[in-house]
Amino acid sequence: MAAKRSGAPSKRSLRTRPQPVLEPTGEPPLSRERIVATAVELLDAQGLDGLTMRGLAERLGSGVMSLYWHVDNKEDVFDLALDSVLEYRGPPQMAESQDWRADIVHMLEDWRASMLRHSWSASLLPRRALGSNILSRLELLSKTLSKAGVADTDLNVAIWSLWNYVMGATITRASFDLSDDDMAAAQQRLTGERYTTIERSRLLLDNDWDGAFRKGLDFLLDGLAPR
Amino acid sequence: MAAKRSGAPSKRSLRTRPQPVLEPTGEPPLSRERIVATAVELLDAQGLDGLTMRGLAERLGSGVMSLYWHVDNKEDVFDLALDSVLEYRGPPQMAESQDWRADIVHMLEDWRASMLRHSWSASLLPRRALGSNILSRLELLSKTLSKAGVADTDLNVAIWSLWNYVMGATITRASFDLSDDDMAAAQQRLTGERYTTIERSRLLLDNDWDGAFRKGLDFLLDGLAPR
DNA sequence: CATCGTATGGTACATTGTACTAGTCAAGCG
DNA sequence: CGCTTGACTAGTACAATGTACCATACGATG
Repeated sequence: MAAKRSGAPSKRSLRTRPQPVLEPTGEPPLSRERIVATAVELLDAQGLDGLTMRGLAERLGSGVMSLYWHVDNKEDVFDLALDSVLEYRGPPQMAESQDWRADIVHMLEDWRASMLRHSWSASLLPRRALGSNILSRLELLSKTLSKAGVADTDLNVAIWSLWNYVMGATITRASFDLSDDDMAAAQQRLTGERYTTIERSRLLLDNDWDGAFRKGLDFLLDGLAPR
Repeated sequence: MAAKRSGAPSKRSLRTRPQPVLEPTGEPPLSRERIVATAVELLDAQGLDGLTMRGLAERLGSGVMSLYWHVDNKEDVFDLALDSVLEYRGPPQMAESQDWRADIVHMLEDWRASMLRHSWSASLLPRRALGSNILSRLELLSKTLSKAGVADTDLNVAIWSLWNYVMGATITRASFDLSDDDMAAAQQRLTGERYTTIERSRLLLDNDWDGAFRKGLDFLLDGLAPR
């Protein structure tokens, strides 16, 4: 029997699989990768609540409990799905870029775009730990800022500021995306005397989210740029 | 019977209650307010998953289904609990402040503090609409920035930037708060060659969250300040 | 051949939100 | 006074869900 409740890793094999003669046709064997990929498909199609272990198993053509060999629990699936969606391939040109600001903007815009492509990921992020793809992005951010001349004492603050901004913007955008009726309800609350300013500025109706993200990011980078 | 599935409001009475002779002792009657207050207590004590309709009813000394007279569903409870926690009493001094920056910092720090006092609120925010307390804060922010001289064309971007920053910071902080083991796991992933920079800067171990929040906010305000 | 690790999956259970339904009580009206 | 109505409370029941427990199969190794 598999080791119950091991400490850190899951219970599945750590050695490489011994090639089970590769099945001729039919369903390929279960694997972490296949589970995660299918979970992402399901999440994209049905949203956060749409993902159930039963549904996942059905889509994989397997029994429900078989999943638990490869995965600790549903939370684990969420963790893996989230990180799998956040890979980053780097800025367009291969050579070292001269423009650190452009590099950062590119990476952060890609980050946001990746999450918005899978809107469930935004609701997931706040409560999970950092997967390797996220860490890679942070590492890149850190390197770039450091090379750009940001003082070491300001570095962590700068990184977290950018992180905060991107996360806040993405989460907000994703949640407003889902509920047009909530927007309408909120907008209706505005009419009256209490919220004149935001009503006049049409804060909630301005839907140039991409432009606003970019402009706000520029403001933030203005503040962060080494003087 | 009460009108099933009304459009906008819930099914509970909209007129004032006709004073049921006020019960001498025992449990006070159910009310939206009592339900929300108790829900907040439970959320504080047990976290997001700890709130169940059954638990809530038990704590209120009522039947489970009685709750549904005052509340549409569990989501509704979450909405109400969230907004109830975000009231803002304004900056310390009563007279008009000269220092718009201090006013904004005060409000935003209070916002963050309010949410961190109820850590479940951070996970709730991204996916819900804007309650009246949130709108009031946005209105205040808008007025202050406008009075400070931020151009109308930049106003919405400025507001959203600050919102994004605060939300990102708070959500991040709250989620890291919950899981020390996740932190440790992430930190362990760092050792190696891939993440040298963030390992060296001790990004994940720096726990002066309050200071970092304040400093990053200053950077952002530097960028936003009218030139 | 026996044993063991890898892997699959059926059954069963506790827990959840909430639909349905029946009830209580007070106010208003004939 | 009896009857109706509407505000409110609550028990029962159900469907959906995550997953513990158990039985099983199969290839490799002794």
